[in-house]
Amino acid sequence: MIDIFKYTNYREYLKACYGFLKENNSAFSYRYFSMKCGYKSPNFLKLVIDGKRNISSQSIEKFTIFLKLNKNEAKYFSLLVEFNQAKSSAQKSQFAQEILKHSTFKRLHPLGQDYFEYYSKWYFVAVREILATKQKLDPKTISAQLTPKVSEAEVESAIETLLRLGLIKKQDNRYVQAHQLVTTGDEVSSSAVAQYHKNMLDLAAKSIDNIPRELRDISSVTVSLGEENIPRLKELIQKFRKDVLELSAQDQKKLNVYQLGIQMFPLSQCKDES
DNA sequence: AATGCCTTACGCTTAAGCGA
DNA sequence: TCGCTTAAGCGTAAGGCATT
Repeated sequence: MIDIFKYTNYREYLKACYGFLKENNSAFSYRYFSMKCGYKSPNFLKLVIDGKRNISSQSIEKFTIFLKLNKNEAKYFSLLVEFNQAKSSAQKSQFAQEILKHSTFKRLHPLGQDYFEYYSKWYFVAVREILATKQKLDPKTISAQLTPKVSEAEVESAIETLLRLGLIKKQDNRYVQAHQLVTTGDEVSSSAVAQYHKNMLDLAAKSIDNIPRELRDISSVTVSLGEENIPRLKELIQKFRKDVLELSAQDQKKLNVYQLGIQMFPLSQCKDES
């Protein structure tokens, strides 16, 4: 049978189960599944797999019984469903943390918790970036330099996590950036990215009051566009980000760490009816 | 009005049935 | 045994109704 703990998305897990059952038993079908579980709709499983239907807590039980999951697996399955179907990012993050705490998950994804922290806390990225400036740095000085204030203990903990993730390394008695690619990781850990963005937007808002005007640039434009120009707009944003990274890469006298955020979202919602 | 859950309908493939 | 017909079963799409 398929090992559920290899999955962080219950729909993908169900898809794998479907494939496995189908391969091993030609009589298995979406219809058979519905019949066994007491659904009158023959394609319910397919709709769920395709993400077109969510499942209720009652259905969770039907599924786990059909799949013959033991208590531990059923609990994990239930968490995956709740995580996947969570309405808000706060809910999502809560279920993500429960999944990360699950002992079997932990064994299979030892860095899951580390990735989650890296994604969710704004200063992890800042700490890593500050190490690229040409200064002698220890947790104490890093803590003193970061605004808003981050405690020495938090910096130390961040450094330990970054070391485990291979994002920094120790060299000549100081920490330097390691060019380990940040893999997108699993869906659960990366759900924390939403929290990261919220944190950063919050810092951006506060910077209006706390940071002198000459050290920041807060600006925006409001425009109207047709749908066909949205991909073009995204390209422009992407290119701009790339240019900024290039500028930083060529800078020989890095002194401070800056955050540059770009937001684009609709202020109106009108469907194209032409 | 939109969403979510479920049923009904459609068109295709496969397998069973049957006469020659 | 062969070849055709037909029914059953499949995946997918659309429809419908209650709830929000």
